[in-house]
Amino acid sequence: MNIKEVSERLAIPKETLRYWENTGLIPTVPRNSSGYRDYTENEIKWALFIKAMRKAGMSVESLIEFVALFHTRKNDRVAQKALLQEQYDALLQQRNELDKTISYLGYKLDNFETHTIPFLAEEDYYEMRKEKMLKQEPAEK
Amino acid sequence: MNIKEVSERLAIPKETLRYWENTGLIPTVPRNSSGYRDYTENEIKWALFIKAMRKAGMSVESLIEFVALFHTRKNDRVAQKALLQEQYDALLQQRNELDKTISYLGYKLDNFETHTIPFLAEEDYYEMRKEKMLKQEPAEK
DNA sequence: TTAAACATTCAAGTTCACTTGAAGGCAAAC
DNA sequence: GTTTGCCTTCAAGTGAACTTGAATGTTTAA
Repeated sequence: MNIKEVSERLAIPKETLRYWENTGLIPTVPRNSSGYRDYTENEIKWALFIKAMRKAGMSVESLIEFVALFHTRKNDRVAQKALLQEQYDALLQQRNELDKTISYLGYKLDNFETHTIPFLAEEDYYEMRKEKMLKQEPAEK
Repeated sequence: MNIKEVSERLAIPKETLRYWENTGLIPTVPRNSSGYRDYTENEIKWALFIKAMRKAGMSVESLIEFVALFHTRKNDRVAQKALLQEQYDALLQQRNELDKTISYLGYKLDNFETHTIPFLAEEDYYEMRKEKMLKQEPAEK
């Protein structure tokens, strides 16, 4: 599959696909007789994965590290799974942070009428946390 | 309170506090007789709020807009609340996206042993979505 | 009273993650 | 057979969000 098709199917700019390949986020894509990229399922899968992780806020740098390590562990499925688990845990951590902010804003919203300007007090933040005490749901898989 | 204390209490670099003030993320901080910043509760609250929203992924640009609009609505609590609600909804939307990726990776992790390399297939993504069909929880406040 | 440790502004520099431009080769269409 | 549109590499440019540097002023401690 050439770069245009891949770009359209995955909704990733061609330029970004090339950039990701150059920086090691995606394995080197095989070229056809005229030197054009000819994507296989493998590279497409990686592109999809990278897209998802980037959208979730993972930095390019840490993804490069992950991909490199993952490839050096080609014959160690256990190690690979551990690496994947690490990424997963990082996402859960991020959701925890996000949930805290959501609760914070939700609290301010619920009590908006009864509050005086200015609407955001440091005390409110602690007050909110006392009330809902970080209902740390273990984040279903 | 001077900039050093605020910086330490909120864990925000002094330079960033000045930058946020210059770009309109934080109201202009009053100065003492020698021109030094003397923070009041108001600016500290805003800094806390901005910190939380930045951490949640809100862009500086959209926060500048929000802050400006919020201030022009000083006497319209209803409009202010609506603005706040907008920010809240954006956070919920972000959590939805994050949850999708978490489910995606969680699925890959659960089925890791039974999968052949490479581990991420486009089909898997759809398969996963069929299975758990976007359990669109309305995100409790 | 002078050095250290703060503060100020404003401009310039840095980092990240792309994005664009230049120069050129290949391929299908007229 | 040449124009049109796609592809290639590599270097340079961009935008966002800070971060650092330079020049200068003020407060505190020795």
